[in-house]
Amino acid sequence: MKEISIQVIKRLPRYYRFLSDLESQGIEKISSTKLAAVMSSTASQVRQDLNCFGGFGQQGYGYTVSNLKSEIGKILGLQNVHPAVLLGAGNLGRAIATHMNFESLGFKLKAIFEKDTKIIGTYLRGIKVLSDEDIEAFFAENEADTAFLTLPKDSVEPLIDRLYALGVRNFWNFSHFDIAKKYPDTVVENVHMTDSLMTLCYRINDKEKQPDDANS
Amino acid sequence: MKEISIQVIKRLPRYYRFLSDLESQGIEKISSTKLAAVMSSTASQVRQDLNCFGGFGQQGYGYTVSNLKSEIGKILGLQNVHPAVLLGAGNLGRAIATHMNFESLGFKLKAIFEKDTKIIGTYLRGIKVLSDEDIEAFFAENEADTAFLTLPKDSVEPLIDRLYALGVRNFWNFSHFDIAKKYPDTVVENVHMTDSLMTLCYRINDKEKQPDDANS
DNA sequence: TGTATAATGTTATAAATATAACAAAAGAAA
DNA sequence: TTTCTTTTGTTATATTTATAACATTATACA
Repeated sequence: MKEISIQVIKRLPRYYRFLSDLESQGIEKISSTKLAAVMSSTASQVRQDLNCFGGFGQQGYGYTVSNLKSEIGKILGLQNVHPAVLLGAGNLGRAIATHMNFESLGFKLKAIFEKDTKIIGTYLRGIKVLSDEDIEAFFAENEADTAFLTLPKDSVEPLIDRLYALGVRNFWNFSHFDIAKKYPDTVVENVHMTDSLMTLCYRINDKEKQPDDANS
Repeated sequence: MKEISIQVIKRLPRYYRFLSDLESQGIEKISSTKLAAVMSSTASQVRQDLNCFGGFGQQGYGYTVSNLKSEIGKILGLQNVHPAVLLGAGNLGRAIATHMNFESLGFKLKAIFEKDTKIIGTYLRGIKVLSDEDIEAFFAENEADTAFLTLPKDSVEPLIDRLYALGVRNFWNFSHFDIAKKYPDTVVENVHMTDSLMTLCYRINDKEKQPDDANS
C-alpha cells in the first residue's frame, strides 16, 4: 500500500465540500472533467486523487455525487467522534466553539477551559467554560484524545505538557508553538493566520510588480 | 527573473517568525544548518529558498539574524500599509480585529462592517463597527485595496460584488466562497478552518491505522 | 443485438520540488 | 602570511507531483 501524499489529503476536504454543494443542488452525477472545473484542477488529477483510495466511478458514466461524497467522508473519517477539549475561550475560541460543526467533522467538543476568570462559568454551545486548573479533574472522569488550542504562544507550552501527560496526542493548533517538534508522536494540524496574512501581503506586492501578465 | 514557487513563499513567514524569536533571544548569527533544524527542514532548502531573492549570508560565517529578518520582511512587503476593511464582526471577526497585529503585517485596518444591529455601533480596537449598508459611503471618502471576510458563505457573494465594484482586489477570505473563480484578477488568500479540521481527522485515523512506523 | 460514445482506471511522460554535492569565499588560528 | 575550517552560493541529481495519453468498460441508442 503506497503512501498517500499530503497534497492529495489536503484536496480531499475540498472535494467533499464541492460534492456537498452539488448534492444540495440536486445534481446526481458528475464527471472528472466537471469536478476538475469546480476545483480549478485537471480531470487527470481528480481521477488520480480518487484512485488512490479506490475506483469510485463507472466508466462511461462518471461518479455518483452522493456515493462519492460518502466515500470521501469515510476516507477522511468524518464519521468518527474524537472527544476533544478546547483550550482558550477568547474571541477565537468562542468563534471556533460556536461556528464549527464538530459533529460532522469527526469530533465532539467535550469541555472548554479558560484562564480569564471573567469568562469562566459562561456557556458556549451549552458547554460551561471551566478553569484551566480543572483540566486534570476533568480528565480523571472523562476521556479526550484531541485538543484545540486557541491561545497565545507564550501561555501554551505548559498546557500542552499537561495535556500530553493526560494522553492527548492530537492537536488543532492556532498558536505558534511547535508542538510536533517537542512531541514527535503527536498529530498536529496548525492554523497560522499571521503566516497566511504575510503570504497575502507578498502576493499583493508580487502582482503589483508584474501588473500585466495576461500575455505571459 | 525566474518565478518563485508558492511553496517557497509559504515558508517565508515561518523563517520570519523564527528569526524574530532568535532576535529576541539575543542570537546574532545563524547558519543554514541551524535554521533548518528549527524549521524542521534541510540546510539545502534553506539556502535555496534564500538565494531565490539574493545572497544574504556570508560564506564561512552564516547569516546575520537581524539582517536576514529585515530582508525577509522586505521581501514579504511587511513595511506596506495596505488599507483594509473587515467584513463581519462576529466572534471570528472580533478575534481577527483584536488579535492580529496588522500594522506589522503590511496592512492597516480602516473600517469594520457588520449586519447584526446588536453589534453595529460597538468599538473594536478603537474602530466603530459600521453597518453593511455604509460600505459605499465609506469608500466615497476613503480608500481600501483589501478586505478581510469573516462571514458565512451564503451572505458573502453580494458583498464581494460590491467590494469588487469599489475597487477592492485583495481578499483574506475565511468563507467558502470561491472569489478567485468569479474574479480572476484578484489576489485571494483563503483560510479554510473546516478543511484544516478534516485534514486533522484524516491524519489521526491514518496514524491509528499504522500504529508503529518507527521501523519503516 | 451491435455499435458508437462517454468517461473511467491506469500507465507513461513531463514538470516541479527537494536533496545532495561541490567549488568559492571569508574568517580564524598557527 | 599561509593554511585550515566553516559555511555559503550554485550546480547537479534524485524524488515527488502533476499532466497527458491510452486502453478498457459501461451505457445508450439504433
